[in-house]
Amino acid sequence: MATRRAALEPAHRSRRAASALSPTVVVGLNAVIVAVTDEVPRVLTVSRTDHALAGGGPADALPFGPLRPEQHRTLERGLRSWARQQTGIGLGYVEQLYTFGDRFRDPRAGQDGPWMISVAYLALVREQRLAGSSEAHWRDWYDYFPWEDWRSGPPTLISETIAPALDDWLAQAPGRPALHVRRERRDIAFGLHRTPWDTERTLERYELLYEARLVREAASDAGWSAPQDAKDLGRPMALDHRRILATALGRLRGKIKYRPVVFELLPPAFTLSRLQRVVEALAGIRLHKQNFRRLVERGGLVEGTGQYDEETGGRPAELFAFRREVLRERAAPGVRLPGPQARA
Amino acid sequence: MATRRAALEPAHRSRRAASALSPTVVVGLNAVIVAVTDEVPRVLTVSRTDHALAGGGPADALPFGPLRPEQHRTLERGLRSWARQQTGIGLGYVEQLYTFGDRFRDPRAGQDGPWMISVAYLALVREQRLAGSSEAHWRDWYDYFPWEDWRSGPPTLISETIAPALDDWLAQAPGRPALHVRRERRDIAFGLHRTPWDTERTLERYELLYEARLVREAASDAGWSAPQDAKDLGRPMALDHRRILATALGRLRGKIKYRPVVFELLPPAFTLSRLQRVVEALAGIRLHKQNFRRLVERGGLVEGTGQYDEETGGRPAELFAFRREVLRERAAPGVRLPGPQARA
DNA sequence: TCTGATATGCTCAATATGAGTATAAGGAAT
DNA sequence: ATTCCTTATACTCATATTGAGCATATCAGA
Repeated sequence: MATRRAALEPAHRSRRAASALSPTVVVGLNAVIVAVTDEVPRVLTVSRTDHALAGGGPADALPFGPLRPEQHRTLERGLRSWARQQTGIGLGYVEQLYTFGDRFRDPRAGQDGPWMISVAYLALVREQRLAGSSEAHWRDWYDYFPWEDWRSGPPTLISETIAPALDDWLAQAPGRPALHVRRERRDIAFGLHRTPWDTERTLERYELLYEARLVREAASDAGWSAPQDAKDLGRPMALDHRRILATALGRLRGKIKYRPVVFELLPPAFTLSRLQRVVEALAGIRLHKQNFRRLVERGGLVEGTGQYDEETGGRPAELFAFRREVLRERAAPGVRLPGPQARA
Repeated sequence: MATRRAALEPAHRSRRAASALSPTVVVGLNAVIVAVTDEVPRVLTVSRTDHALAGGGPADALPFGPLRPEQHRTLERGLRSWARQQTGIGLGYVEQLYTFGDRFRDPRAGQDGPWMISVAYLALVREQRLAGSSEAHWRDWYDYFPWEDWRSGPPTLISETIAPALDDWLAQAPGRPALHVRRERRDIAFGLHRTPWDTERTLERYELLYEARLVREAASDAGWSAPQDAKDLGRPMALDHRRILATALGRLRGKIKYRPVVFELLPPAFTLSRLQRVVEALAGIRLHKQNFRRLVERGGLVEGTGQYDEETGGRPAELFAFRREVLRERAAPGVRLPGPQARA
């Protein structure tokens, strides 16, 4: 499902075969640390010099740490440990995302260096309290995926830039059946031609753009510099980190629907509007307010605290809290999205 | 979420610290290969001598292969390659499951051997055509998890054995708050005390039983031999393979609801009854027949072929086929389960 | 032709959903 | 104080989706 299809020819046939049980493999851990402030979902990045990236300059990277089995009993503990050291943030909710090992090798190690595998984790933290050391930054998630934000309607980026560029990519299909496959992939991924927009297909979309060479990493990986007129959508990242990020976004968008994970991003008490804005920020769409309230309240997911927020600028809003008992009552308690609000 | 909580004390502080980028880590691939024949979901296992397992005899294991980055460009390709060699089966649908690295080390390597990480995959194959070499067997999934099969009502195993045993485990909680946590975990996992049975919480259930030392692996891992009267639920497996299997079952049960993966387990044309029986076998519950038909047919997931199956023993059933166009039409096309049939 | 299977159709009440309209309760401007 | 924004919260109502059955069709075999 989530496999990489683009062509890449790493040439290291020359390496001597490693023993069956001990190939030269290095394992690292990556963390996608997410918070939502105001209306924007943010991800924690660090600066990293990426030799592979065209230009060779520093690029955004996900926090990365080595696996130290002799120090940490579990992968997750290792992750929490260096995440705290590197960023000063204590992680709350953590879940394993995906293990990437398909394409990328550590450029520092050169062509014959060890093969690189990274186990990526998704972490949700409450608000932003960036204390840590170095060059860690919170960045708007949609800087990397501008086509994913539909909160103010279908992005013109898609209709004006992506769709035409994908038409070119279609035209280059090497045959009739390939053309058909490409067309279907494009339509389903980007919601073209009567296909609905599926918020969770973030990885498919990124991979499609990669394959069509519309993101910078595609050029970098293939080792050629992009032509002058090359499209360069969204902010690039080091190595395959944007792919990891796309995976995280899709996973999170899916998960909020059937597990009460949004509350990991909110303080213990919150207004329903705030809850809705956080959900909207993650899902990248606007929701019908009254129905959202009905779904979440009558679904037993939250309960009023009797306290009120006076800062609304309008009628004061009641503060609500996550209702833990829902875990017993419903099988898949999450914020099911009511139909999106009519588009602006 | 899916982290291991049971206590285990591997003692290898004595090992010299590995370099930051190259800890002594060995990476392997595991495959959970699933097929459904008749009414039973099956998983492919091989025999393996497990020194850790009490008794030291051969135990069921999941097919395992080393990672050979110098031979296979992607993890998934490596998996497909050795799976074909080891079992004679060409895998169709493959998806990455989870990366396990928390607890288990290769017993063959002894206490100071390399740390072991395995990337587990879930593969779905059509029917069973076991040609391969050696000691590969198809086994009923529910041999390993007898408490997961609710197709003929709530298993007496739960009410008569598991629930009382978990009561004992509750009683051993080291304090009031711990007691409360344990009680909630038990109720939610096993659907006790007005909590509904959630078919997808397979991993939670297995981990709970492990923690309460009701499965053999718990004793083996801790290095003590179980007392005479110890509970020993379900068929054990080597190392942590049953945990991997529990993960796979939960994932698959969830996935059929929003992605059309069941069809990977069926021939191109099938009767609706057969489709239903496959879904029921996976989900472990019975479904309301007429409503199932309505959901699947009017949901555009399948379409009649005009051909009929005469082998029914009653009125001939029309043969249906998966309707590919549904991928365009609906965002999350899967077999949504209609309410379970009233319990027998 | 009767019985027992299975498949397939149809009904109907109970809920849930999509899309509003209406009212409440604050602050700021006049 | 009155008017006008603004946001929150309450209610309505047509339509769609479910849960649960009953009814009918079409086969094999007694």
